[in-house]
Amino acid sequence: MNPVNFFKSLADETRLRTLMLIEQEGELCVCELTAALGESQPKISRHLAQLRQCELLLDRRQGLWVFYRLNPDLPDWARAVITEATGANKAFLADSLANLCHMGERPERAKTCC
Amino acid sequence: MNPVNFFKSLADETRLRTLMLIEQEGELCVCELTAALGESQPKISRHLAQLRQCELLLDRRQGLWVFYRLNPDLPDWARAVITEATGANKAFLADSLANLCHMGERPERAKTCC
DNA sequence: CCACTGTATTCGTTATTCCATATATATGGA
DNA sequence: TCCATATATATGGAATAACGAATACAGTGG
Repeated sequence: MNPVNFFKSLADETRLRTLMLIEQEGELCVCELTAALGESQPKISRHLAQLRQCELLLDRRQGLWVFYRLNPDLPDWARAVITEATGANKAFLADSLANLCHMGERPERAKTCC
Repeated sequence: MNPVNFFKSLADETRLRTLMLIEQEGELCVCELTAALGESQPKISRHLAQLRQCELLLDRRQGLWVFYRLNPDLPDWARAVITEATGANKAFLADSLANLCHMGERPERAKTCC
């Protein structure tokens, strides 16, 4: 994990919010992220593909949905950076998190909600 | 300190190396950075200007030299990210650090060398 | 004042990143 | 099989970022 590429992955609003939301929620699917961020599905999908490609995220398909989670094999320092940034920037994430909570029809599965 | 802008500042090889070197050395002048990174003076200077502008770095002039250091007022999380990344990526920094140590004619001033 | 060294900035070009739109693929159910 | 839903990718253009070369500025010493 080249540190420059790692920081490039965090250097975009859509990707950073995505990573932070997933950090908080554990696992989210594309439609949840689309609703939370208020962005188009292709836009979300493209950024997810990028995060998957540099192995920050892993995906798993469950029926129609594809769920994304942080790669547990991330180097410690990288995960620490994400955790640190998430914990210290609640305000940055507040709106997205609110959108997520008020979203109707979230895919059924066991999950901790806010 | 918007987290996206912060990570954008780290998302470039020249800037990231610069920040990490300064983190390790405490304070470095432009000519030292130029030698350590093996890059042109205008290139270094432009990136330093950018880091100064988003208040990651502070500068101080001493005679002909301008020394840059980390802004002590950085939010804790931001400094923690820089420290974490520096500590965990010694290999990434090794060449630059070696260049710095072998550089002749470093500006005279009290400083801890490697 | 002049010349010299170290640093900063400007200009024009190239490279990279991001996006919207359209289209393709995958899964589950009728 | 056909359709609907969820997600992924391709394409072309716009915006942004980075660069080299040249030049300007600042401080020092003659």
